Amino acid sequence: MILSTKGRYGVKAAFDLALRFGEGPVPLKNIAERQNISDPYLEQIIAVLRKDGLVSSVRGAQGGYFLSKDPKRITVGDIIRSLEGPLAPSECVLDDQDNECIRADYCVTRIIWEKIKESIDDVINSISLQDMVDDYKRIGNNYLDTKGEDNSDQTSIS
Amino acid sequence: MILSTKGRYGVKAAFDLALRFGEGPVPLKNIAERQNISDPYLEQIIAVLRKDGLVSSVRGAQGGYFLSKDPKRITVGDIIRSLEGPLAPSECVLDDQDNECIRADYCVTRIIWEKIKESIDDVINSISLQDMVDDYKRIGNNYLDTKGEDNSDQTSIS
DNA sequence: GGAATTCCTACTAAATAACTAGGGATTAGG
DNA sequence: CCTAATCCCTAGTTATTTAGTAGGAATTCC
Repeated sequence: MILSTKGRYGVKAAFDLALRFGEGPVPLKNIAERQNISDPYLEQIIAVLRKDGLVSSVRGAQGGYFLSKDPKRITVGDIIRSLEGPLAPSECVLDDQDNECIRADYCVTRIIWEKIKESIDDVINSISLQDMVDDYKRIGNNYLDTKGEDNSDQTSIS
Repeated sequence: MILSTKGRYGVKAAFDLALRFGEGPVPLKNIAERQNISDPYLEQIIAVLRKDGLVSSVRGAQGGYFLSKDPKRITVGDIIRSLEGPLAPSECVLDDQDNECIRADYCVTRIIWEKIKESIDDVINSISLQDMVDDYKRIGNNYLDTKGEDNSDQTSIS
């Protein structure tokens, strides 16, 4: 799997927050329940997003989390990179210069790794959280609107 | 890293064989030396490619490996899928139907995983081993033509 | 004050990655 | 037929990562 549960859960949690953007802080417990993730594990995940400035928090009772910016201005790539680091197929196409391999100019396989990386980045950078919300509303489903009264088979981890 | 060393070494080895396609069996030792991979580890990798019918072998002295098909007809995707399995970002977009998640129709994140998978597949399926050989010759380098006499700094793992 | 919440650190079991080790089977060439 | 070169196969090993769990301290609303 290219993405670990961290990245996948992170995107789901971010989407959950995007759906409720502007409605005040959302308790982690609610997100975890709706997205079917264990509370303390999601806690760790969301802590990373917070440190990277993507999510903000309010402590104490009635507290919770919310997106730091408008969902239009946060991409899926922002979330994934925060949690997984850059999605490079190989070390030699990471963005930092320390990983420049010696034969970069000559390396034939490197050309391929670069193409893969570019195509992934194109996809994840082009999708904002707002796009996900729009998709969700367009599809017209409401499986997350029912607040806990019908979570019988929320087994989809995706 | 999206690709493990298996996939990366596999592509390098396959490229090495493509460069020498039609010249008879190439001993694994030579490939390992040129590509800077440990012999027994490369052995395991190439065994998988052989089982998947991408590479053939001749046993005994003067034996070795060669591509089962013309390099034009083997893609980088064939090699990678053989060694790494399908490059899916998440379970729910694997090709086999067992992994269909229950809420597939509704799952918003799934749309993203599908787009990522498609874009990766597009890239790796569109590049043949012959394309790599052509690239290599076009660039005009020859760092692998010197048969072992100058392998001082072959540290590029890429 | 008490309940709800975030915040933080440490631990752990299982899986995976990236090899290494050792030897058996096969074949070309002398 | 002998020997060296080579493929073939199984098993072990070490380190890292993954996917959590455990427990409690700090903060804030009511």
